[in-house]
Amino acid sequence: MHASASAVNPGALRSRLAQAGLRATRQRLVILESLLTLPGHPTAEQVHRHVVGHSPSISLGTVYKALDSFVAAGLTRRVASAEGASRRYDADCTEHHHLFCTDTQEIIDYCDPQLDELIRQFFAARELEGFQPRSFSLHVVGTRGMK
Amino acid sequence: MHASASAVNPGALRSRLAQAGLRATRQRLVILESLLTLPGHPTAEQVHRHVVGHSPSISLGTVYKALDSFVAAGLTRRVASAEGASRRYDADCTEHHHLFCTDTQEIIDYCDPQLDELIRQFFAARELEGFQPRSFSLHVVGTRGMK
DNA sequence: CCTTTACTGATAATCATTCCTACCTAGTGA
DNA sequence: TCACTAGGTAGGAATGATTATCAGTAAAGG
Repeated sequence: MHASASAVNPGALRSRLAQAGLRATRQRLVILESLLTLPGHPTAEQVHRHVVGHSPSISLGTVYKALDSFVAAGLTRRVASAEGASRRYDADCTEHHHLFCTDTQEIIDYCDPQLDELIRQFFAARELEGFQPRSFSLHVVGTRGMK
Repeated sequence: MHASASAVNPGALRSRLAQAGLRATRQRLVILESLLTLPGHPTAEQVHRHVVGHSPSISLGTVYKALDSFVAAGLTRRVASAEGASRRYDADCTEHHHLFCTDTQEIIDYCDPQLDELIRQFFAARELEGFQPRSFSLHVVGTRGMK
C-alpha cells in the first residue's frame, strides 16, 4: 500500500470521476491513469501513445474528448506554453509553477508554498483596481545547468 | 511629439530592425507597426488582418515569418496561453505579467517593478538546484469586478 | 433487466502553422 | 549610380493539431 499506488488504483480513479460527475468508462480510467503516470506535461498525442499500450482500440479523438471533459470538470488543467505547437495537460490541479528550460524545451513542475504565500500576500496588500485574483502561476524561463 | 508617436514612426521602426540585424523591408515595417499598435496580444491572423489594410498584398505566410524573425531577434515575444488554439505575440519585451479574466477571456498586461524585484530576490535567495532562471512571468487568473 | 443518455470510434472537416519555389529587393561596394 | 547577391516575399500546397459528425455502445439508475 504505497501512496503512489493508491492514486492510480481503479477504485480511486472511479471515485475521482464520480466526484467530477463523469461516467467511469474503461477509456477514461485508462486515460486518467496515463495522465497521472506520465512524467511532465504530456500532449494528447503522448497520452494516446501510452494508452494504446493497454487498450489498442482507443482512438485519438476519444483522448481529446476525455481530456476536454477532465479540464471542464476541474480534474485536469491545460498548461500554458508559448513554445511548441501542441497543447499540454497536467493532472495536478494543486497550485504550482513551471520552470521552462530553453535548451531542452522541458517543462519542470515547481512547487513552493513559501513562494505561493509571498505572491498571495503581495496581491492582498496591493489591491488591484478592478481585478479579483483567484490563482497564480509563475512561469520561469531559464536553462538547466550549474549556476 | 508624443512618446506614443515616436515608437511607430518609420525611422524608429527602421532602427529597431537594424539593431536586431534584420532587413527593414516594407512588409516588416508594416507588421512591426501593427504589432505595436494593436491592443493586447494579437495572433498572427489578427496582425495579418490589420496589415492588409495598409498593404493588401502581404501574405499570411509573410506575417508568420516576420513574427518568427522578430521573436528570434528578441524584438517580440510569444505569450504563453493555455486557452485558445493559436499563438499570441507581444511587442513589449520588457518584463511584465498577465492577468487573465475567466469571465471575458481577456488578457490584461500587468507591469509592476516591485513585484519583479520581489520574485527576483526570492529566486536569488533560493538557489534552485540545477536551474538558472532568466526571466519570470506571472499568470494571474481571476475575474474583473469589485472586490 | 431495461431504459436512458452520455460516451466511443471512425472518418471527415477545420484551423493554425510550416514548407516550397520562383521571383524580388534592401543593402553593399565598385 | 549601378549591379550583385543574400536574404525576403507571395502564393499555394502540405503538414499537424484539434474539433465535429454520427451511428453504434455501454454506464448508471430504477
